[in-house]
Amino acid sequence: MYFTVDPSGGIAIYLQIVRQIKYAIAEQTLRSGQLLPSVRVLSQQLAVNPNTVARAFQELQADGIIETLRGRGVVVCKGSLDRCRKQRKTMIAERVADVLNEALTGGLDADEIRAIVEQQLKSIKNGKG
Amino acid sequence: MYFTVDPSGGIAIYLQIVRQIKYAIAEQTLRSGQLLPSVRVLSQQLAVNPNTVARAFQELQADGIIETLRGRGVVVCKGSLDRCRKQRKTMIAERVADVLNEALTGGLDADEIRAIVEQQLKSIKNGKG
Amino acid sequence: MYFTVDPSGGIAIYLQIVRQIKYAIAEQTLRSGQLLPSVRVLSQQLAVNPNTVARAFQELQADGIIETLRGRGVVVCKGSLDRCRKQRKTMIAERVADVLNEALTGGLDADEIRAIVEQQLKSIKNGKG
Amino acid sequence: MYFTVDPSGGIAIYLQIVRQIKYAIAEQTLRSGQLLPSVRVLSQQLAVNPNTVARAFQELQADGIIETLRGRGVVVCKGSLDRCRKQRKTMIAERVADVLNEALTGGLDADEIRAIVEQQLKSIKNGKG
DNA sequence: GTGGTCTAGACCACA
DNA sequence: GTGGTCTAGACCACA
Repeated sequence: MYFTVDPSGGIAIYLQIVRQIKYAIAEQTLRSGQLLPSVRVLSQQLAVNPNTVARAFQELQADGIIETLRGRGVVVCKGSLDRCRKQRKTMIAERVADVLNEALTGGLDADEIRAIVEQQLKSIKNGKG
Repeated sequence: MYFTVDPSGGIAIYLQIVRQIKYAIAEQTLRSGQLLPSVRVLSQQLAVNPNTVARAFQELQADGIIETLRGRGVVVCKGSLDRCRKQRKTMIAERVADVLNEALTGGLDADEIRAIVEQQLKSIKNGKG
Repeated sequence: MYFTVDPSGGIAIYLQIVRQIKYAIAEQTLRSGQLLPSVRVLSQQLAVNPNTVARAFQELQADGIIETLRGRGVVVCKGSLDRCRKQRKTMIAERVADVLNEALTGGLDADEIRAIVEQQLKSIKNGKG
Repeated sequence: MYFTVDPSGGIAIYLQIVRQIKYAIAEQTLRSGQLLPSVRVLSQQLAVNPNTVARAFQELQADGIIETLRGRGVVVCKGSLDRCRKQRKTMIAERVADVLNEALTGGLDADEIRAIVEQQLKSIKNGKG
């Protein structure tokens, strides 16, 4: 599980962490019952203050995704796989809609957008491969 | 020129305004030499504090996109059309890349993403038509 | 609206604030649409760190009781009166149940408990009158 | 002696244990000179870490309620019956006062409170019977 | 002025 | 070791 965070101010760091943990659960990189990396470990890994990670955990707990075992750590709740999968789909669709909306408003047409999508899909793939 | 702004906190409002003005210039809805709506007018139209609009204008001026003419208002600079077109493409491509990256990292594959893109393109078109 | 807070560690301060604000709404000391005292003011009044008050506001916002107006402050949401009245009743009944349970477990019988209740009701009334 | 503990975070677990032992002494379930269950046994019974029980014993010892006999275990001190009875009454009266205070501050009147008390007394009785 | 976020660092209860 | 809470204080976007 390798989380990364972009502190440049676009989106609050703790929300980025929330999202990535949800994705990791959706991906089954994190499974129900499994312990999450501790606040301290995760905060070091992300070069972020422990409070910021704790805040992310708070949110996830309020959302019923994770659960705290006193003194032992934080685990993924039972039904979280399904919920995270649904949320992931919604979150991504929303962001896609935003960007497309902006692109269309900004004067690009559907084909130009498709071209950008394909180009980016390719470059990301290559960046990885 | 009808700008809209989403105050929900994702992106700073003044940056949304900056972006939309650049788009308007790229689209030639705003042309070189043309007067922009005044801070006051635009702030009312967007239901936003005048300071926020002023902040956006500062940014655009620092970027050489617009220029203040004493006593007359704010106008689009000469070379802005080209610059805004380039920036628009870059900005959108960047955001598309971001979203796609997130979607891929989040465990969706290229086809799932294309499906979402098409679905959103359709729904946006319908929402408008 | 005079809130007080007991920092002795029994219950987290931010939860005490949450509770008192809910009570104030239930009492209509705070009404829908009304601005709450600002984080800074309230933190001074309670001799507590602003972050602690902010944390309480977070909780209330997550619970849909209050709403943030950017740059202006925090207001009570529309349906909050009813919700807070219900919650107040539940919260108090729970705490009463806890105490009674403890008292019964601790070896007091129902009449001894009633006696204590009446005695305290009287002494509180006198303390106030 | 059957202790129970509520780990939900309202009150520290070790304090709950302290209180229950005092109650057990007041009830003469535990008598002067009698051996308490060992830290190990009690921690298993309560599904709690031994350190937490040990911490409770520390408190009771500091308060002169119990005493460690080397090699034999922990016993109830001589004068503890009286002291625990007094403390029990005080503790319960205090907690009742707290709750009533909160209820009155929260806008309920004496009769509403009595109603809740009676309702809870009944439901607890039924829960047990 | 308003709230939101973040850092740095402390102390606590619990395992 | 674990997370929870709190303080002190900074910077940001917004009104």
